[in-house]
Amino acid sequence: MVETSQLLKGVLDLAVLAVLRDGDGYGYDVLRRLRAAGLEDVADASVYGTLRRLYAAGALTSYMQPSEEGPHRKYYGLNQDGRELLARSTQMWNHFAGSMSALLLAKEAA
Amino acid sequence: MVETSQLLKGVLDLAVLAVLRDGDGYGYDVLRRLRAAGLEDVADASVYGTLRRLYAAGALTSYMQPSEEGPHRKYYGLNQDGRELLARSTQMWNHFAGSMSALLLAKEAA
DNA sequence: ACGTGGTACTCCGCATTGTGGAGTAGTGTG
DNA sequence: CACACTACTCCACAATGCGGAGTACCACGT
Repeated sequence: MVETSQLLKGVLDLAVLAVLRDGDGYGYDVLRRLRAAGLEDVADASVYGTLRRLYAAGALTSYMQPSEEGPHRKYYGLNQDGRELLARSTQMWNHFAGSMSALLLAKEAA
Repeated sequence: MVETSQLLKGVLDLAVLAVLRDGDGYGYDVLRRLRAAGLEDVADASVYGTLRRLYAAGALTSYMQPSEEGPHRKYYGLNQDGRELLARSTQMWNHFAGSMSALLLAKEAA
């Protein structure tokens, strides 16, 4: 009940877009950046799935790049659609998070 | 993609608990209070479902009360478990929302 | 008398999406 | 050679919000 996995619903898209705004990244890297940002409970499969979904939706570009420290890496980056989606989603999040925070504080204000 | 219906996942429990903290309420009333608080897109079925779920989980008390303006009303109220759940969930939300907000602001800070 | 609209709730099936587990594969280390 | 870390894929599952249909009660207008 009110687990992080449920809180993530819908917001993971936004988090991934935000991370990619700061530079192209591949799945494993995006995962590490999200966890470093405070989203410790994100599962790897969720990130890979989200990247695939956003790519299929036309919000991301994608290209392979070999690595010297392991397997190939599939890089993703924001395109114009992705940046617009990020902007719209950020607004929605701000409205939503603002409403929630106000709701949680209401008692103290009274 | 990043619709409010997805943002609500998991958070609706918290929103309903917060609304009930300010006084017992019945489904239709909780719905109106949530919408007044800024969560305009909440569907009625979601609220009724959430109330039933929280009650089944032992976080709410429930009692019927007749109304003079329509059908009977099923009131719900927080019990001790509900208040504790609300406290824990609020902490989780604060951590989560804080991380997200920081993530969304990261670029401006750089 | 009848339809309409607001109130109040229930049930059903669906769609979305995050997750765990298993599997594949490359690299470096003890 | 086993193990750990990197890197990704696929699958079946579970949770949950939603739309739609249905029930019912009340008040108001015509």
